[in-house]
Amino acid sequence: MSDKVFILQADIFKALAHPARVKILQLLKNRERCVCEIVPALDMEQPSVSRHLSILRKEGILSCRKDGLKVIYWVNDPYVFELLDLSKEILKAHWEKKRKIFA
Amino acid sequence: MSDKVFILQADIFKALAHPARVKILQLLKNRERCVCEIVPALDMEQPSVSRHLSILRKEGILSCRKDGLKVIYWVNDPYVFELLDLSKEILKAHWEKKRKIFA
DNA sequence: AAAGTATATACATTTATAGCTATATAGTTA
DNA sequence: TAACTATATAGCTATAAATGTATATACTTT
Repeated sequence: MSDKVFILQADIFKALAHPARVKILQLLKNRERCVCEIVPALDMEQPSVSRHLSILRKEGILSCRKDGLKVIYWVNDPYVFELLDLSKEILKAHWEKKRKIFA
Repeated sequence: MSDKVFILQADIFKALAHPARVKILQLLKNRERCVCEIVPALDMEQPSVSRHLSILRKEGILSCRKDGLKVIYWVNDPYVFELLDLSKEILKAHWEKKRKIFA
């Protein structure tokens, strides 16, 4: 397989490699949301949230549209939620493994 | 959901967020391998490869054992391959989307 | 035990990320 | 059009990640 693919795959993982960005995606799981809803959910300043949104947008994971003064974001591709779910499964598997070691 | 979970999920994605580490996992898809097989496949110095292996090991994604002078690495949890496969699906979906725009 | 081999770690350097404050932009309302 | 609101960008600083060279460690062979 071409090394180019590894770079592109790594780019996707990079986009998800921050707790704030994971949380943003979680917030967008059931419905699109205005930035004004996302900012208060994330314990950081508005410009920082905006940067995280732009990272996810640049990677093609989110899209947005303007609605008056507000900007609405949503997840482009439901596959992303499968990535998030899988990462949780992996955590569970790790915990289970450790539990067995100490049991 | 607790923010702690987002941190742990992000940690997993961080571990995968480098082309060399994606490629290492790809190499370990079908069988365990000696470091001496992994190094020549990755266009970088042996100590750099060793660091990437240790990042994946620290995150619990890889395990290793010594076999004489050699060290054999393998993937702990097949879920990780599903993450890699999904990331490829996401790439395909992006390409397909762009293709349609220009069609 | 000395020399050799495979892998890991330490150190120094460079580059990339992330966060904050300040400011710009785009749209709205008075 | 002036003031206001929501969001994005710029500039700076601090922290983290990645890489290469040099060196240490662990094991093997002679």
